[in-house]
Amino acid sequence: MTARILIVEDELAIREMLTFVLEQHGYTTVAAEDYDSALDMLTEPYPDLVLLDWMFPGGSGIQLAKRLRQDEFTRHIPIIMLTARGEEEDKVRGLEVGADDFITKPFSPKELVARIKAVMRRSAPTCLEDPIDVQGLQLDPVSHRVTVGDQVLDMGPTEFRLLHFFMTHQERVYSREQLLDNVWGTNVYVEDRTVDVHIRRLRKAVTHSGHDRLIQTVRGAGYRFSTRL
Amino acid sequence: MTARILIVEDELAIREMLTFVLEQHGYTTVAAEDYDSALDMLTEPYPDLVLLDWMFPGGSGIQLAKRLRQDEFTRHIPIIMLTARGEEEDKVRGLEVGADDFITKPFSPKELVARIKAVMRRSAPTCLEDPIDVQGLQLDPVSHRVTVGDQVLDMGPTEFRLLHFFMTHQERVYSREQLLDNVWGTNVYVEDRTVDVHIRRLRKAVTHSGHDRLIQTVRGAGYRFSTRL
DNA sequence: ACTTTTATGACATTAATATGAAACACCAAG
DNA sequence: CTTGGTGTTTCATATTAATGTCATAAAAGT
Repeated sequence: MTARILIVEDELAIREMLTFVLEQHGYTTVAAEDYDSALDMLTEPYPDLVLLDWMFPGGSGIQLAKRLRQDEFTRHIPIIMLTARGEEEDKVRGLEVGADDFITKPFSPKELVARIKAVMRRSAPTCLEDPIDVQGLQLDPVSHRVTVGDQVLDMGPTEFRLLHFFMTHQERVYSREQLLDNVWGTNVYVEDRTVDVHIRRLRKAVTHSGHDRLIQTVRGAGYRFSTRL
Repeated sequence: MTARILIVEDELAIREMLTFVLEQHGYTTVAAEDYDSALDMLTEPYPDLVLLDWMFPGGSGIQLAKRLRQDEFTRHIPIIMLTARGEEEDKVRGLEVGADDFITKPFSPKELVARIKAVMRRSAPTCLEDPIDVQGLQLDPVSHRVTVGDQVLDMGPTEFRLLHFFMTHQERVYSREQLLDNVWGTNVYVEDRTVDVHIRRLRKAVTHSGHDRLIQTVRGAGYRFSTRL
C-alpha cells in the first residue's frame, strides 16, 4: 500500500529533494511547480496527502488549500504546509483553511517522514468512499453524483454534502445547529434558518423520484433522514 | 438555561459593550477588569464560558487561560480570546494554551454571539439517551420517535416530552403542577387544566395499541404512568 | 341527587416551518 | 477591472402545526 503524495513546490532543488526522500521511503510522488499544474494533478488517482509550499507562483498555498477543502473529492485529503521560519501568522490562516500540519524550513528528512506518517495516521479513518443506496436513491462520493436508476439528480454542493451526511446518519434527529456543525463545518457563522432553505432545495432535487419523504421535519427538534413513516 | 459568561477585559468601554450585547441575547454576565478579580469570580457558580482579553492589567490572558486549564473545576470551561488585529502570532500560543476560539477586534455583535454559540455547542456533552421500552411501547430520544412494533405513533412535541417524562418516571403520581414543572419547565405560566388536554392528546396517540391504560388518572392527585392495575 | 373532579371537542392564538425572491459572495472568463 | 454565472445566505411572507383556554359532557365520590 504505497501512499501517493503530491508535492507542490516551486523551487526545483527542494522539489527534487522531497521527491528523493519520499520515494526512498516507499512513497509514490507526483510534483507540481505551480498552481495550475497542481490542479491538473488533483484528479484520479487522487493523492493521499499534499505537501504544499506556502508561497509559489500562480497562487498561494492558501488558495490551493481552500480549493481542496471546497471540493467534495479532495475535502478529506490531508495537507501539510511548508513554511519559512517566521511566517507564524501564516500558520493561523493555514489552520483556518484546514491544513493538518506545518513543517518549517529547513527541516530534516527524518522530521518530514515522521510528520507525514503522523498526519496520515490521524486521518487514517478516511471515510469509506463507498456508494450509498437508500431505497433506490444512490449517492456515490467518488463520482460525486446522486442518481435514481439511470437518472442523474442535479443539486448544489451544499445539498450534496447535506444528503451525504443524512444518508450516513439515518434515523436520527439533528437540530439546525448540529447540521451546521456537521455539514457546513465549525467556524462558520450562518443563521439557523439557512438550513431550512437548503433542506428545501434538497427536497426539491429528490422530489421527482419521491425520495423527499425520506427527509423529515421534526417539529421543534430539527430534521431527520429516515426510511420509516 | 441562561448561560453565565465571564468577561475579562480591562477597557471599560469594551467591557460595557460586551455586557450589553450579551445580556441583550439572554446571557447572564459577570465582568472582571483584571487578573485578580477574574480569579475571584472563578468560583461557584462557575461561568459556562470565559471571554478573555489577550492583554490586561495584572497578568496576560494566556496566564489566566493556563490557570483555568490546570484546575480540575475549570478545566472544561470554554475560552474565547479577544485579540487585537495583527496579534496573529498570539493565536498560535493561545491555541496551545487551550483557547477554544479567537475573536479579532473589532468585531460585530453578530459574530460575537455566533462564535459563543458555536463554542458552547461544541463543548456541550452529547448526552445520548437510550431508547425506552415499556410493554412494546418504544420511545427513542435519538430519532425522536415513538413506535409500537413497526408502527410509528404521531404526536406533538409536548406530548412527546410528557411521554418521555412518564416513561422515565414510572409508578409514581405527579400533580398537574409537578408535571408542568417537569415537562413544560419551571416559571411557565400555564393553567393546571392544560395538562388534562395534553394527557388527553397523549392518550389518543397511544390508544390504538392499547397503551393508553398505562397513563392513569389518580383522582384528586394527578396522573401516573404505571404498568400495574 | 348533588358536588367535585376529570374528559373531551372546538377554537383562537401563537409558534415553527416552508417557500420565493432578493442580496450577496466568489470565481473564472473576457 | 469588469462581467456573467453559480451557489449561498438572508429576508419577507405564506403556510402549517402546536398550544392553551374554554364550555360542556361525563364520571366519580358523597
